[in-house]
Amino acid sequence: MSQTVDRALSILPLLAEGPADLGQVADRLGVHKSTALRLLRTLHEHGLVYRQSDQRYRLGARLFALAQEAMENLDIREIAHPHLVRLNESCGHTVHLAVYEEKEVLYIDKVESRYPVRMYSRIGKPVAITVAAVAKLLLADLPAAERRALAEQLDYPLYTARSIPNAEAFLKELATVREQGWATDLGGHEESINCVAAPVRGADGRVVAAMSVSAPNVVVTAEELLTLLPLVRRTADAISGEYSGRTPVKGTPA
Amino acid sequence: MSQTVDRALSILPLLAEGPADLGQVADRLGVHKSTALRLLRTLHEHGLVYRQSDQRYRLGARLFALAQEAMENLDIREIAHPHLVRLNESCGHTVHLAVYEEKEVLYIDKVESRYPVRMYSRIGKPVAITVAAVAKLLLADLPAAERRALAEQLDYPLYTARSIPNAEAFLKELATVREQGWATDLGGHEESINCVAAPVRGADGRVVAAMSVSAPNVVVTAEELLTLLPLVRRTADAISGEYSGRTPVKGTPA
DNA sequence: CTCGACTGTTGCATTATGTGCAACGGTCAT
DNA sequence: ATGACCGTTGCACATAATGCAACAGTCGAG
Repeated sequence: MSQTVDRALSILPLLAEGPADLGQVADRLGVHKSTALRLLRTLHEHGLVYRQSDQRYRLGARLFALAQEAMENLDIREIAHPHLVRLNESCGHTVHLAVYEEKEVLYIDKVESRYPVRMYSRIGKPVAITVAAVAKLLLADLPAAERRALAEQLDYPLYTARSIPNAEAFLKELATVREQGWATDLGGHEESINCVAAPVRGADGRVVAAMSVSAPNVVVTAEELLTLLPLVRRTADAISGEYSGRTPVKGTPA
Repeated sequence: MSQTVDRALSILPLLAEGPADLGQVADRLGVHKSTALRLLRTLHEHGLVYRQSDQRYRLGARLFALAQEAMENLDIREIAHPHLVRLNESCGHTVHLAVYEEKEVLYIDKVESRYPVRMYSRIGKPVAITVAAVAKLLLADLPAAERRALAEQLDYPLYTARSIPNAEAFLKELATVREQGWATDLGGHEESINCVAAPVRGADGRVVAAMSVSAPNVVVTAEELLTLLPLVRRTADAISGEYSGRTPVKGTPA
């Protein structure tokens, strides 16, 4: 809609791939060097872009700070956090909180396992959308048309033999998840890692977030992990209650 | 330099404070609603801004993804990570890696403590620059003029009784740190938490990053933590060697 | 149920604004 | 010393962003 801003913003994903010099940026934007220079300067003034010692540009520090701040201001996250911690204390495994936004699912909070073997994940990182238990819950709640459309434009990478292979299987799985109100991922992303997940709902019943407990096979079997399902669901419901204002928050008297 | 981009980017920190509607954005930018709308639309197309169900805008998911990607592409981080993990395995405490950029110090990597009592910190979050051990190392390496200028424009919050109170004390501390080549923070940020830190240097000897080991009093005393100093320094030196290309990286034959 | 106030949205004329060009200056390798 | 290369600046031109005013949709009050 706004050409100048559009061009400037296009620089960011470009730099995310790795540092680049002025010429490279200008080329990939299809503009004159001087134009690229001015755009980069403006980005630089706002701290979004950093000029390293070899004169090349890369993404800047303020980007991290912004992402941080934004995350900390998410109210679901704030409300959910103590519940996640408590859940982690009682079961010991890794606990995740995730939201759906613009065709992506991302982790917005995480409490690390107390066991030495941990799974790799990072707050802010997009989730493997076709297999993760939290993603299933979030997508299962989308309007049918949107869900179908999204399912069809997704890629279905075969992380493991148990990964969901195509749109058809995925939609079927989403229907099941939608029906039962919880989801699992049994080795669909990493061969040895299983997850159980439950939805957090807003006052209108829509799923606003999803939380999961993950653990590797070497710590507990899938069956053992499944015994945690009631606890996970209870925790998610507690968060839902607080988020939708049904449960009064202690320390905030009316 | 570029007015349009400048305005558009000014929206981001504004939204980081919390969601805002069109009118508020327009007001705070000092522009007409229609221009604010167009700017927001462009930001939206790039995924930097998200429109929540109540029509208000907040920062979008791609921001996180960008920050993530940028972080993972930092070569210091990539090189350092295995060393940090190894250090954590041998001492058990929280290990941090931080860099300086544009008057801020931020954590770019972290390995969590194996002890149940942990300190709060988050990757990407700006560090308490006046007290953190890693910050001291990074600032101590700045050119004298820049160091002095920065020290004088900083705030000196009194987190604890042992926090550094003013520019004068800070510059003196930086001089010491510069001299000795390592730094500590003994309860200057959180009363019960101590840190030992060492610098990572590039081929030219300049400090490119700093790493630290942190632990609460309840786990080890400050004296005990200090016995780890040689180990921390050796780890930092190992990273320096690899980063500056002196140590060949295994698996990457010449 | 109607009215009015408010917020977001669109089309358009004005001109401020961003653009490409060409020329300059510095750095590095030959 | 020389030339090629990259970043930088000033300027004339026209594109592209701006503010205006009018429209549409939503909500709450009377």
